[in-house]
Amino acid sequence: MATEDNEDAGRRYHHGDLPAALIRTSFELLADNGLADFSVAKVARRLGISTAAPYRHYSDRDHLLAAVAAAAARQLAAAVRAAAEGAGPDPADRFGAAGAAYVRFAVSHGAGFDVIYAAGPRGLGDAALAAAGRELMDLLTTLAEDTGVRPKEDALRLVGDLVALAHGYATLYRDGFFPRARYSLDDIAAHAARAGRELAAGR
Amino acid sequence: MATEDNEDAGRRYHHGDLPAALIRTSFELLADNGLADFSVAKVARRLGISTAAPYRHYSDRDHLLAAVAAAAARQLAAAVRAAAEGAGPDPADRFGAAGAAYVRFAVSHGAGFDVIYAAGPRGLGDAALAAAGRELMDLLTTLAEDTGVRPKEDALRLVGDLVALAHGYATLYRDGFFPRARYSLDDIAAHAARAGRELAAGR
DNA sequence: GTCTATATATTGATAGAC
DNA sequence: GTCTATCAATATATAGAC
Repeated sequence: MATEDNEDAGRRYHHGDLPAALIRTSFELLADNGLADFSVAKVARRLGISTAAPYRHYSDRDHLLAAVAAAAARQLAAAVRAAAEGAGPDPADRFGAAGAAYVRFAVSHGAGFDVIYAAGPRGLGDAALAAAGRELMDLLTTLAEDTGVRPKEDALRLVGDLVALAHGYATLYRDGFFPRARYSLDDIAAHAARAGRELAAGR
Repeated sequence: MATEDNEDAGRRYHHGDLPAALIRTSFELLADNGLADFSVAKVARRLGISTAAPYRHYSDRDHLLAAVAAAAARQLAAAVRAAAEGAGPDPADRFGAAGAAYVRFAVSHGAGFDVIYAAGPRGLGDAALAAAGRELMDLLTTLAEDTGVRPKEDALRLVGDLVALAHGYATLYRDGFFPRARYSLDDIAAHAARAGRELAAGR
């Protein structure tokens, strides 16, 4: 008889792995309402646990967000890598595809560089978060260098351009600046891909 | 003997034009802390008035923000227009300068499209705000068309690219993604100008 | 038109029972 | 490890005195 056998209808007591569940549910909350609306209390309510329970596993809000941010950075890097690999052999196409992948991820998960580099969590000096962020930036830098841009300083500028472009498209889309009635997520991802490709090709 | 003759040391009672002072002080608060940290109570405290006073002039938080957003849109349009005019005869240079002006304004005032097109205030259907936002977009569209991009649909795509790029640079800079130690506001404004110029020239 | 005082909600976080 | 109960902040907004 497992611990899950209780027929209490929505009132669960046991969660097997609450730390992991907190990360998952935090992601859901970010996807629905964005970082501005994030709160530990909401996460707890969504999980059906008390508002005190999360603090047994994450000492405060920023530590929870740091764990969420590190997971987001890893997933985002994987999505960018997969998009670049699936975009064919042209380095500019691959670079543009990376931008589109960022837009898709940031819009659908509500978590982009604003979450990954948020001031509060970053101030904690979490090593896992720092490493995940660095890995993501290294990946983008490699994709920029593959387009043939030299010297390294110019490649970094190109990365900055792509990040700004994709982040801008993603946040403005989430905020409703690009009307949902006229633009689908596919549309703005395609915009970001095209513009990123042009930036890479225009050097 | 003017009403200002009272020596109550910081305890003022009279403000001549409180509605205007509320807008001014809201701007200061946005510049310091950004939209996420904005509150009617903080504005009131900064002005040295009670937290109830603002509600005599703006029925709620969103109506105050709508007035602030309309003023921001007008000032931003003026800044963009001035930057474009001061950028010389080349339409691509002028277009890039418009992006740089957006970055400077959004960073130093904490108010860009996120404030101007924020969901709450926009839901009010304020005519002045809608007109100010439209004027700003028309200005950017004209600058895009001046670069020779056709048809109109392509010009609108170019505007979307510039807005996303500039907004991304501005918000990421404010959020600390581009380290202040290595990038000045002038640096990222220059980045936005160059990238905007490249986007315009690359068509 | 501005103030004081208040009602109500939400949050982050803690103490102590179980 | 989770809960109940609670505190201190802070916010939006309103009522009524002046």
